[in-house]
Amino acid sequence: MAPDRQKVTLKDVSKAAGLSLITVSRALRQPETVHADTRAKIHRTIEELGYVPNLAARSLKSQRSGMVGVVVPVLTSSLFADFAEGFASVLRSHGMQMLMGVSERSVDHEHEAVRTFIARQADAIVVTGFTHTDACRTLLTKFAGPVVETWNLRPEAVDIAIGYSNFDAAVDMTRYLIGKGYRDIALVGGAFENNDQATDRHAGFLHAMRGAGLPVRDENVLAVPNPTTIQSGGALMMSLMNRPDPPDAVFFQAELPAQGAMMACLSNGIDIPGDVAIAGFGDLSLSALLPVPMTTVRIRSSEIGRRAADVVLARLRGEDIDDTAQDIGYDLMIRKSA
Amino acid sequence: MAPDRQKVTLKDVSKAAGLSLITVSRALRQPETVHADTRAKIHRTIEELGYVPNLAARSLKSQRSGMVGVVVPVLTSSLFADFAEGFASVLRSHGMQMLMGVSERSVDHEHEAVRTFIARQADAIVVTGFTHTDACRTLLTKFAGPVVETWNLRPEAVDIAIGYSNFDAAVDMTRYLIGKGYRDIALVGGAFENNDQATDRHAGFLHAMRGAGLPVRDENVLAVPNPTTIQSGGALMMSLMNRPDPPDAVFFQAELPAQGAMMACLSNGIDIPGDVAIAGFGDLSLSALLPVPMTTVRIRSSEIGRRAADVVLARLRGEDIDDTAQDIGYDLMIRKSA
DNA sequence: TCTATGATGATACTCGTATGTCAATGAGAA
DNA sequence: TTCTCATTGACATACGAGTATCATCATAGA
Repeated sequence: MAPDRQKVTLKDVSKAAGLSLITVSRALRQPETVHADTRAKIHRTIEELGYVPNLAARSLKSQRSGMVGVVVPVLTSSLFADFAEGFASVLRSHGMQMLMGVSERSVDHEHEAVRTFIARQADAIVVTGFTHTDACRTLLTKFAGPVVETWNLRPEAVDIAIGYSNFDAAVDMTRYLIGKGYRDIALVGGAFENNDQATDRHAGFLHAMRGAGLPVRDENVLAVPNPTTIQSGGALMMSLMNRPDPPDAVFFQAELPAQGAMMACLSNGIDIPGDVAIAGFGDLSLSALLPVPMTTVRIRSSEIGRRAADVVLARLRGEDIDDTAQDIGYDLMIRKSA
Repeated sequence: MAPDRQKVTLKDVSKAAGLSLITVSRALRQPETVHADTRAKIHRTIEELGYVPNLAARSLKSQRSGMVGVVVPVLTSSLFADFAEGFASVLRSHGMQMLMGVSERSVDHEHEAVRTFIARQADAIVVTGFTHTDACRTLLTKFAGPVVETWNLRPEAVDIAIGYSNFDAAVDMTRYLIGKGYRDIALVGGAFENNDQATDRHAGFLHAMRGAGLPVRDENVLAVPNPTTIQSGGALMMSLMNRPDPPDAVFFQAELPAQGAMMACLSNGIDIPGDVAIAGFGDLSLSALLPVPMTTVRIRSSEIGRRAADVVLARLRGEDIDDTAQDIGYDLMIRKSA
């Protein structure tokens, strides 16, 4: 069989079935108005011809695309991958698809992705974080469908916010460390620019330290470059520990560098939490299984994704959402490393 | 400013600019045929109105969507995430987008995703593996654009294959283990059904063992359920080691279970590679940093993605591809665990 | 025989972008 | 003055799915 590489349209189906275009259209849209035998014949023909409806044409006519755009900073973090998978699986169970954009933590890339979503007639838009270019914020504000900002909670939401308080999470962990008797605590964050989550965690840390009357040395607030990696955490940890006055605890705002730091300590005979305590943020599946299980903040990534999808679907059904800010929460996972 | 939630069309732009629709259209499509002043005015108006072109309409007319569909088994494996990111970044640099489908290793989900790609007028389709439902294979064969099957090499490719030989990789690693003196080698795979990669690795292992005249005990060929996790690997490893006659080496066909197995051994005082050797497959970034660095097969995930994108773009430009099967290769990473 | 009902068809139009074929205008060159 | 060319416009049409508005035909029941 020579593969026929032509697109098959509804019209082709109607011709092949010896029926009119409208009858075929009706058989698909209002099946009850078409005789069962005719319907069967039509479906047989569709099968034979391998007809696949053109959703571009459908969405042009119906003003609905069945797609939701989602921007994530990276795909190679299992947190965002879990988030995206949770989101996509709920969408799929409702016959909708996910358009994905990866911003690499650049607001310009995010803006570009949002523009594309709008151009492609996405029914809803989901972004990570609250930091956008002005133009992007304008696009989102003007956008006709639901807009969800995730992974944080902030008063300045465009439409709907679904996440957790990065500030509170950092405060809680810092207070736990203080309560454990640590005094000289270092903070290792991701880069702060264009990242409200990192900014809020940073602020939460400072708030808790000040509240306890503890000083924060400037040289104890550090950043690893994006994307955060295991390697960078290890290197930074060793440079910290090789100082004349190393901190007694290090609070990592990202999980991979925390894991790398622990590996580096283990390889270099530094005892955890004896010589120095380590706390992470994110709780990857490996963290609990490390030789010294990691004390960290668990983020309910998948639930953020699923909840965001639920809210989007509800809004698209026309339901009113009373909670335009939904707090998913987080868990302090107290283990051995701090 | 009350957000105007109407869609702005080209017509709206033409009215606002006091020009005809065709002139505006020409300004965007054949700019050189329109006076510079007029063009400037049009672009100003577009800016003011926040016009975003409707790509559904454009692709209906132009028969080109600017999207490529990609199916991955899971997103939460950094191998496939790297692959997807590599693919997407090349696409983006050429002004195209990626439509993503997650199959969860189900051929039916894959079929569904491919159908959707076709319905959405994807310009090309990329899938992982060579295992499809008959109907899906028919869809791919009939599809007008380029089709790329990745992550393996097989003679029965629909169109283009880009990957590496899973069979050869398994043979090489097995021969390495045999060469190191291991004789009673266990194989722990992912589930085999609908997974040509797992099947080929399995075959490669058996081939190498037979070639060396070594027996393979039935109870030494095991599978962890999908999705493969760190936890399942640890549990399975302990059940293996608690047997009266444990193997002297275990070859994991997936990296997470291998990592889990190593963690479990370390926690239970089993020496690696003294008591038992462990080899993995995939080489995640953590593998080299484990207390006992993992001997494993490195897969060039990101390169598979980028190369696939290059080939797709070349074909869409109308170039002929002479290599319809491109071998990206793999690396044996010999470290401490075996 | 008349009418109600069910099933199907013909025609025209929409959605937003894009193009092909003329036509009209004005400015500058021959 | 006449010709040419650059610029813009008018009109028709395409893309594929889908709807609105009649129209047509056959059959069953009154």
